[in-house]
Amino acid sequence: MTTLKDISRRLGLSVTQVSRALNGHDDVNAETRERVAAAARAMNYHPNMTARKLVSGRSGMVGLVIPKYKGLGSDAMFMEVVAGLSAQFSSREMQFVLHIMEESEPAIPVYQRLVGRGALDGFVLIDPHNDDPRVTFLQSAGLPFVVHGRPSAKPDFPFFDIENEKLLFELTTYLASAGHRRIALLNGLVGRPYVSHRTRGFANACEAAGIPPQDRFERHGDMDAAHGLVSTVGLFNGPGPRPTAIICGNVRIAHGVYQALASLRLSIPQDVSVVAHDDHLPDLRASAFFPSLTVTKAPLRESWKPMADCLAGAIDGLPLAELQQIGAYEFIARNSVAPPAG
Amino acid sequence: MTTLKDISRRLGLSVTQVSRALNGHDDVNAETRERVAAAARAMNYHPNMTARKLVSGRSGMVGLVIPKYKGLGSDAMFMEVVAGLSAQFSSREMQFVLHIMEESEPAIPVYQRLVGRGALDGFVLIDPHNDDPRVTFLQSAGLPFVVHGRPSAKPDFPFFDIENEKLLFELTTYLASAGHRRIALLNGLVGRPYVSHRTRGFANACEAAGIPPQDRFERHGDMDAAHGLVSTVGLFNGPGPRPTAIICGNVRIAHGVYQALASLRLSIPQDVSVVAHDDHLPDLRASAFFPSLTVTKAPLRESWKPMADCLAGAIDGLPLAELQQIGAYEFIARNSVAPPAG
DNA sequence: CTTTCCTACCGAAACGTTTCGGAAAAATTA
DNA sequence: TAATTTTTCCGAAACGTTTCGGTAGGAAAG
Repeated sequence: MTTLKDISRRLGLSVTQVSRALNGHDDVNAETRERVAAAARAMNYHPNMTARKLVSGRSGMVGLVIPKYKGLGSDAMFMEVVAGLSAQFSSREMQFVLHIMEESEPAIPVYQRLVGRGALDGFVLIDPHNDDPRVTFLQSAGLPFVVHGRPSAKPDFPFFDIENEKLLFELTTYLASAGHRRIALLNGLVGRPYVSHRTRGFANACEAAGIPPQDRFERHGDMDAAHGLVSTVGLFNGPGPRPTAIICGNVRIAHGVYQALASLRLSIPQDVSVVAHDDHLPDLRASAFFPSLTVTKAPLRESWKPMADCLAGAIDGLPLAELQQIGAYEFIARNSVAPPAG
Repeated sequence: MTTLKDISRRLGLSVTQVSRALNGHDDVNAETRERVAAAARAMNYHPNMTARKLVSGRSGMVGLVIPKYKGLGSDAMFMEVVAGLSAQFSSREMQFVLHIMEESEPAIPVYQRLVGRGALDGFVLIDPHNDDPRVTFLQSAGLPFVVHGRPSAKPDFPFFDIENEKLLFELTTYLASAGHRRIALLNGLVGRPYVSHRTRGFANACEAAGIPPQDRFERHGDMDAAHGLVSTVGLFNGPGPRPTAIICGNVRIAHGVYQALASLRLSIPQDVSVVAHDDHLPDLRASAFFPSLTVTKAPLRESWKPMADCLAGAIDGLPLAELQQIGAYEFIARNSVAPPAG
């Protein structure tokens, strides 16, 4: 492998000057710079990252730490995350290291090991819990990281998030202005920040529309079709009043809701209106639902670039203000909403 | 961050001796070794990987390079691969780097970039084609790698594979000895080594059972349910003789076959027998089919450990004989096979 | 003509580790 | 006692890069 020394010998220059030439420093003659560049190209020189890391103290690697669990290999969401982040970091010449922890291994020591050895420069955190201990640890250790979501009220760390509260306010208001007074929200598991944000948006919109608490229905569960199926059946089979509209946390839940309503012989939107938030995952398209599904759309796919930007920025020590990004979303009215039946 | 120098100062030893003590060399006093170990623990010492790499010339990282394609994020097979390999390498303190190439970017320069910079020690190659150019390149460049499969007739490189030929011989013979004379094989895409191996096993078994070429049906396609569905319909709707038994390249194909046969009002195993090879992916269980599916089973999940072993061995320069491993499989007779109808 | 200031370069140190060659002290052998 | 081996240690070099401090030589300024 060609080294700086090889080039310097060939050109009769010092290693120092070759290094400076290649790195674009300004105290090197234009003609020399050219000669060096040419020689480097001719000798197929590539800087040795390891050596560079040793002196810079940086490794050029970032990590994503994930606990191993059954079904990890078939979790579409996880795949989307890994594929997206990996592509982003690959394209900026950073190494993306995926570390799968043993099931139920405590996370903090893993992070400690990974940075203690000088291996990783920073981390991506996905699916944080409220007041996530990993955030606390990374912050107290002064390690660069970026979170997908906002796991605390006043986040003083880099994150990328979408406006979950506003988004749910909009969906709820849309249903309310179509005349719905009894609305169900099929939300994610409590403890996740986006879940509480959505609950808040929902509640605020209900408040504004004059919908009393007893006419609001909220169910928590995994963000999958089973949740949609089971919760819908529960809502419509129980005693007491039924909702006339359902808001789904994602399209997968909506898929379950559609199945359940079909089984219950309730039609959309005549009997029940359905809306959802759409992460725009490739395996389930809201527009292909029948009837097509009204959604707020914020492609998960579009979060990886800002996430990578934020992490790279955090490592470079950019000010916090530039490292807290909010993604856009879009409201798309389709055919799954109608005024409630007489 | 604590360094060897810190420990040596504290203990009044030389850096050399501390290093040797920690690395278990034999020319260090037992009592000294203890003192060093204790100090290292007390001072929370972790060796700096970067420095170690610089002197050893190794990076401790291995890579998997995958072209980006639509649907990558929802490819269960890919997920299984990534999760499995990552877990294996994580547990042996190696960094697993996932590099997603741009769509249709040529692969060789990517590999060159990754090793030229001294970043990666070796590669895992997945889903090789026959006479895969990546294999040719890595081999000519003298880079350590391990292949999942055997992309050439006499492989002179590390690989892990299962006995696809034998496996298909066994499935075919099983059907033949149940009395079947017209057998279909729903295979993968031509150009993949495992596909040709399976074709060969199928042909040999047919030969042995005296089944003439015109009574063998082979269809190639993606290893998914759609292939099973479409091919089955094609086989049974066309003119000419129909098969009485179908061999599926994997359980996903079998899933499509079951659907197609149900639509065609053909029952399993009375009208048509079905067998498959089972990679034992978590999302589709052969035992849960109705009727339960007879298979040769070789869990894909069990290939990641030997793969990681082989790559680590290749990097350590172990002899080739130890780096070519064949995985076991199991034949499981269930309820999807019966003698052919009158 | 001296002084100051660029420009273009270089030597040496530093990053943290491993390893090579040696060497003092202790133990064994002759 | 002298010669040899074993045990236990150490200094220095090496890995390839960046960076700190310095220094010739020439141009500009006084």
